Amino acid sequence: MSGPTRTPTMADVAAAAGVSLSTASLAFSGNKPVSEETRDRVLAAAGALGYAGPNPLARNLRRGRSGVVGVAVGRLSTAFRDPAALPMLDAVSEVLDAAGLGLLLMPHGDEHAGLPLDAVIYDICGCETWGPYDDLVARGVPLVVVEGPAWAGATYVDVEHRRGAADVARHLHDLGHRRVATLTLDSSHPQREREAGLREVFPDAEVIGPCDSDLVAAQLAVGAWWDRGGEATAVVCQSDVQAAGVVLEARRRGMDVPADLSVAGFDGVATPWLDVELTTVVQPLAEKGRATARAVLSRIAGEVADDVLLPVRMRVGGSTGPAPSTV
Amino acid sequence: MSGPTRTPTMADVAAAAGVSLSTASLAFSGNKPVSEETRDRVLAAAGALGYAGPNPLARNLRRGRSGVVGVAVGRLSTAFRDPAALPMLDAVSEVLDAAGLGLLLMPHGDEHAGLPLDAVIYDICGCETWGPYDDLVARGVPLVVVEGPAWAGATYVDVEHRRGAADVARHLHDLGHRRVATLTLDSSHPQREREAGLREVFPDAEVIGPCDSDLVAAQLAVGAWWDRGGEATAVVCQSDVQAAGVVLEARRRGMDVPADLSVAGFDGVATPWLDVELTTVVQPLAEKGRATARAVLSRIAGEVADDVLLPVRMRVGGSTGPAPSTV
DNA sequence: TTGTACGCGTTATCAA
DNA sequence: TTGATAACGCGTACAA
Repeated sequence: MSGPTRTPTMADVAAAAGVSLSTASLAFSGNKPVSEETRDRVLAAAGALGYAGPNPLARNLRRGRSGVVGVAVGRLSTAFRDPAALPMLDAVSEVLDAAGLGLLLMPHGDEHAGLPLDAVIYDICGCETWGPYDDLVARGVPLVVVEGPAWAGATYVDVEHRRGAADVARHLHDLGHRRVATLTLDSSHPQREREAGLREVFPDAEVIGPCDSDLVAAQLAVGAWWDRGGEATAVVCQSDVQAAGVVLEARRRGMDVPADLSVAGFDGVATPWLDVELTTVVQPLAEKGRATARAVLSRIAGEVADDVLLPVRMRVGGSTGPAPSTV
Repeated sequence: MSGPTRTPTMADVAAAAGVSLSTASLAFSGNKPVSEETRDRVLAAAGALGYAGPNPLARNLRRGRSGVVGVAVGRLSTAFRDPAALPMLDAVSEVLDAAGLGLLLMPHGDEHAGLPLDAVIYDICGCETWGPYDDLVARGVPLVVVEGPAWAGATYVDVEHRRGAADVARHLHDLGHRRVATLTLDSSHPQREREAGLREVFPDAEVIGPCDSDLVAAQLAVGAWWDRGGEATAVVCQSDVQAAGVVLEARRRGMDVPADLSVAGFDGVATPWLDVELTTVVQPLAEKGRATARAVLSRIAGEVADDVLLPVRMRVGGSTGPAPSTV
């Protein structure tokens, strides 16, 4: 019948409906009133031609927006393995979706140059330098940094790491602990803040060593430390996953938690496979996500967005108890 | 000094460099030869003006591509909680990144209309209907379905669910089990296939009930079943997470695994917090991701992509053993 | 090797 | 309420 049919454009629809291009556009966008009858004609023509609506690429060029927000995470498999990351990103996504924005993953290592992003969320603790940064600045793409390094021009969303860590430290001190060791993360803003909080109470706390927020990694790290003679009545961890690893390894070595060893975590995520509730610092993860998304929306709208500092709350569980009489 | 400076365009750069627009374009893209000296002049002018390179929005309109691939997952917090999802998406992302494509999350419920996507990956088992489907078809956006419903025009990536389930069933039968129950997922393609595999060997296997791939959900489901008198010498689960829940709940009730109860999982993911290695069906998760990404690239290139069926391998662990003499 | 001119498919401004 | 026309910023035949 017909020739090699190109995919129809709005101009085709307008022609078929016997209206002008601009009228057709208004019929679809509703940005200005169009008579009922005209709109029906346009939509009917669209249906007949199999027109699927305005081409997003062209619309984006006109609007100067892509509708996409990038989120820089580390390697996906490690970023999302952290149970604290999920409620946060979930909340980000929910707020952005409601605003019609999509969330694009930017795994570390790939520069993602050439993708039009309306804004970028940087949510990788532990990396103080980041390839795409200069390019984003040059392009004027708003940047929202979560618990990250202090970069010029970015909006910050942070958590009271230091206070949370200090609360835990005081809790342990109140329980009589004097010899406290800590499992750390790689150097990063949260790690530095938390260590500072810990040292407000235990200036000489021993560092067991850095390890990923990973159960097995924590087991290995604390196990190796004990093997080389490490001693403490309490171990302060930087995540609940780490803390779970320490609990399991302590038990494997015949220690009782919390009788022989107190263990504290961070985050306040669920560890249903552990039969003891961890003493931890509960972060408002969903609110962190919402605050981040709100900052993104403000920045995209061209407003100035205030930095955010979110409160934490210590939750005392069964993984900490009075210090044993002898070490 | 200068007025309200717009962000510079390539035309500004060309003018500043004293060359034509097309020459400037070539200097940036390198699609046709440009004399060394001219290119230097162009790049110098770009630097002087603070030009950050061709506008991706305009480039996309020209090319008819957005460089973005959508991936439909369920709610993020549940989709990524499944440890089997991560290695898969990680591999997808790796291959797509290498091709210069970004990955956009499409949580369920949001239609993401108006976002220009070059292709979409559908990776939600359990949903047989999906809002955006019609729109994607109308737009001619390639669709790659992972373990999902059979939709017209889509490319499929699937796993030998049925064979894996049958292998586990035969393994249990060989161990003498005759009374086998199964914890299921919500009705979905994988669930139906696996149940069929199970019933090849145990036609009368009792269904404990559907539950999410979640540790606590599995504990509750199997616990309730036992409470109402359920009996079996082996429980076949649809994920390792479910299986871990069954193991923990069995122990909580004083049963020994595998002496009193054999438990089998699916996926082949790590469960380091469990002190027994699960008998399970190992999926090639990374390969599933790569195959999916390859299918996406083929479809974007306009080629026909063959459907893919990935092999599985049963791994016998310590969670299954000979059936106890009496039930 | 460089320049000219047009088109990609919309939305927005302005007049009618 | 509708229509003509100009951007949006860039690629790319085609000509020089």
